[in-house]
Amino acid sequence: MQSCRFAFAVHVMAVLASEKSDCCPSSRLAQTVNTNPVVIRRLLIELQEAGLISTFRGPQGGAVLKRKPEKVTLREIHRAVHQGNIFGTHPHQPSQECPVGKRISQVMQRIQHRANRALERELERMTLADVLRDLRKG
Amino acid sequence: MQSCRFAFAVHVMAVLASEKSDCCPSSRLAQTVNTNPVVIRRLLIELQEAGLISTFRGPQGGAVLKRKPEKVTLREIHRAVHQGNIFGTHPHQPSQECPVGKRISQVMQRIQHRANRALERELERMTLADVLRDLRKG
DNA sequence: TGATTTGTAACAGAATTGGTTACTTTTAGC
DNA sequence: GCTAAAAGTAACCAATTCTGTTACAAATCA
Repeated sequence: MQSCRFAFAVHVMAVLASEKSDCCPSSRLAQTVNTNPVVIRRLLIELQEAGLISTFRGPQGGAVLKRKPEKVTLREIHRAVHQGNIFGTHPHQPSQECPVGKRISQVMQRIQHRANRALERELERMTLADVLRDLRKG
Repeated sequence: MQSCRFAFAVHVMAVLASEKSDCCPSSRLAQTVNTNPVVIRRLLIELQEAGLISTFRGPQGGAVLKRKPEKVTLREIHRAVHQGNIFGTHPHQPSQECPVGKRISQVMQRIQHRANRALERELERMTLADVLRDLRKG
């Protein structure tokens, strides 16, 4: 992967967490992330679908956290903006003649699963509150 | 990420491990992986630089494992074909005016580091010999 | 009603990726 | 030495993905 969406998402969530209770419009979030408001709004939709934030239209609209920072893990943020698998799979079916080719996909799937689990386990150990603390500590 | 290079690499290493002692040309590896020999040769160069295989030119040439399968971890294979980071970073520098923007990159780097470590720790627990065993078991 | 904000579609430009062709270099065996 | 086989390598293509951008519709508050 080489997508900055997770970095953007953590950034946005951290801003929302530090600006308690007030709605924050995509324009302001875009400014601190240094990107376009539409990029932020696309991200907000995913965070919303994951149940992490709410958004409101109209004047004084914007985004707010739905949960306290201590209750939001980085795993949830990651899952909101990334789909499952870390590694890619064979783009074409391997040779079914070769004993390795015949079974490699199954085996890779197990490896994939273990790797995903390990990553998620680690991300689950960090919350948005931890991020806020680290931001303050420098 | 969405690259199949790790899957290709594990596949290739598994074939080399099962065809003990004989050189395996890129054309044969390409057949079982179902891709082009040049794609395989590019991969072989990376595996070679990582010290996992040797290659030989000329007739009867090809690739061979340099180590026994029990001594090759999936972490080594992964590192051979992937560079470090799981997540991408902010493409443009975040706003230095915003307290979050000013420090988020540092914090993200720590998160990145922990995630990388967790992944590598898990991949280190699996060897090429384990892959061979799983391939036989089905 | 008007201003503000999200939602959304469409598209552009860049980067990455796997694949392909073609050529050079090395090497084993006759 | 010649020939065939193989890796190494450069150049390019097509597809995909990603961020960024413009533009507009839909909702909502004052």
